[in-house]
Amino acid sequence: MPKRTDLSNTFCPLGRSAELLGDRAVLLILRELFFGRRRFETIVVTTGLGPQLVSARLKRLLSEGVIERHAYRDRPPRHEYRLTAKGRDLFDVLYALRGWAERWAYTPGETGGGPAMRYVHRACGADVGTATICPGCGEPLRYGELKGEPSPALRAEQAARSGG
Amino acid sequence: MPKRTDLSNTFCPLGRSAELLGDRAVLLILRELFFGRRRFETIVVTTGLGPQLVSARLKRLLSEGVIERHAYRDRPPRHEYRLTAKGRDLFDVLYALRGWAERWAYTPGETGGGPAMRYVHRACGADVGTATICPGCGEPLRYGELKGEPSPALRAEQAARSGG
DNA sequence: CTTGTTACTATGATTATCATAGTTACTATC
DNA sequence: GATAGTAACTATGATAATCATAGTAACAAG
Repeated sequence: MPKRTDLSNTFCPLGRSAELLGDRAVLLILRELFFGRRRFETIVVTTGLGPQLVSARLKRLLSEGVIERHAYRDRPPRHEYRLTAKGRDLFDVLYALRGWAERWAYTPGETGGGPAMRYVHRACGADVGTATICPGCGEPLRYGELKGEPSPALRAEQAARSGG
Repeated sequence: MPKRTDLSNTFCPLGRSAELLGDRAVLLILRELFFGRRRFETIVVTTGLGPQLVSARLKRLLSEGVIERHAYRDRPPRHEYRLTAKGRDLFDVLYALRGWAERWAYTPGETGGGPAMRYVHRACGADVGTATICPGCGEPLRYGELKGEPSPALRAEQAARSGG
């Protein structure tokens, strides 16, 4: 393609977000990082993306300050990728994307009644559904305060991806 | 490219969302629709995308049931695009993207102190900042209950785009 | 000294996106 | 009634991004 118009210098906040987050690979990589999967190979396998794409997107995320490289072994040099504060603040975005899909992207019965991914508020134990405020205690939900549990179908899919 | 892996049939809700919303053009088009700009040419001009891309993305959004075509004149046949309930429910996603950018995507002083886009809760008149619960009255914020006001810089940019 | 692990980069085919121009079907103005 | 304008697209050719597959580099373990 010709050089596509760069929207990162627009004054519109959504335009700026779209430039980074309007990308399938970026969203998938962020999902893995939020789940605590920090290593290159793990991300390649769990997302199903090619190593070249993952490499390119990690570089972009690094340059945007959303993630940072952290050495976990010196010889041979190995590092993992962690979300920065700026990255962790994307939780609301990912949570909203997940909530919308839970409400609209499944055919009735496809998930066996419940959500594809169940979230429980650690503080009070309530199933939060797709709410942004805990239906149990009324507190706003933040990253780290939720415990995610994949449905059996999702768990099976994840296992298949890791194994094959 | 080779046929990229389709993730819409994954059981992961974020994977399903990413397939549709992990796309810069889709996000930009949705922004315009949320602002009430419903016509093809308007969307082409305000997003800065080419007509072919806009056409392709509108078709995808139609087939996903996120928008619908509505005739507003018969001779010659003219139609506009409107968000469906499924589309309007994406408000949380767009609002989260906007909030993140407001907090992280501007250099200090770039917006002249305030946000690039100011939102006011119609019900109580409070400036909501980037909150999901109104800081004035404590109510959760929903689409239609907010009044958006672009900053002077953003307003100038929008005018330049429409004019040139 | 062969196999395994981790984190990549290189290659070539294929497809998406871009800018620009053209099309269709009318309405409004001169 | 001929010309210009508007709205909503489609067609064309160049360029860039993405994919699957394979290969590299640096070490550890057996």
